[in-house]
Amino acid sequence: MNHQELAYLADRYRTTLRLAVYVSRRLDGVTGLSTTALSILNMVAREGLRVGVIAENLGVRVPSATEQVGRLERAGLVARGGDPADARAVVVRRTPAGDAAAADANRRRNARMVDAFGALAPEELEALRAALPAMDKINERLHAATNHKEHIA
Amino acid sequence: MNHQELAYLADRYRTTLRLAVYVSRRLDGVTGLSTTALSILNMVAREGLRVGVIAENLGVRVPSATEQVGRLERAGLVARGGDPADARAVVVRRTPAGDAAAADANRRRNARMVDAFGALAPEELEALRAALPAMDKINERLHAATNHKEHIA
DNA sequence: CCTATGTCAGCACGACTGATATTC
DNA sequence: CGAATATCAGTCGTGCTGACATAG
Repeated sequence: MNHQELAYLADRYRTTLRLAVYVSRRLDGVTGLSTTALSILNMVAREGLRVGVIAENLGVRVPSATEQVGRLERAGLVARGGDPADARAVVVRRTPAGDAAAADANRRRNARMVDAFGALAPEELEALRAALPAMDKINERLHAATNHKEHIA
Repeated sequence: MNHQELAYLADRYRTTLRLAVYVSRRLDGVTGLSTTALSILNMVAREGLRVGVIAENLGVRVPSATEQVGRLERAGLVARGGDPADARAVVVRRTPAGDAAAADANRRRNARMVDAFGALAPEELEALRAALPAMDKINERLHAATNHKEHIA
């Protein structure tokens, strides 16, 4: 693929992603949980994660993660705990209510998505599945490239 | 693909999209234009579009589009004009400065994306290209399914 | 008179930076 | 004492609903 084709593909992909963002936002309305909140619930299964790790996984700064965790805590879906090995750390764990809420939200959102898959031919579904590893790599690469701007500048 | 495989694919795809959202946000920092602002600039080439159409294309409500247009207008990148055929309508057109800003932002963002493509093997790039039509169909389908909730309820 | 279009006002959410405890 | 972890305070961007003026 030459450079011009790559640039075209970049443009096409950007456009598609933008629309997907809005669609993703619409999915939020289906459940009471935002995409971000559900992501946190999904990553902090019972074993628990530190706030900093949550922020890193989400791709946001630590204070943003703190606020999300606070919101989930107020809703009774997670609990904050200390790390015996490091008193600075805060470990976030899911409560039983959080387990239930996460399972329900995942089920509903997946159902919506599966319904949307109904618009696709079998080979299109296969194409989608085949593209996921590439998309993940792009996500990683762009995340790494832009995450530490201030450290460079 | 059976139902279980579809549900798994739905989950995988949702996760990938969520990460892409954060990546997209990071791209905003590269230029002075947000993804939304650039989308508007790209769709209102010289001929001009009505605010309602912009909202529809973006997948947002009209007041949200109004605000974005106002912001772009204050920045001197678009101009509001009237429609001779319908005095209620407001037609948004790009200014020469808007042309330049859009071209620059597109160039920068595409360059970033092409750089990220460097992480991919040729067959992965091909897989990405092959999946775009499917993703577009999913976007349309989910948009249609969730856009008019209130009219049904 | 009713509908359509756009704007305004007010609200909510979620990100960010900068400043601060607290602990390693 | 300097670095790391999390939180708090304040700000900004961007979406939404509801109310409104104006025009078809």
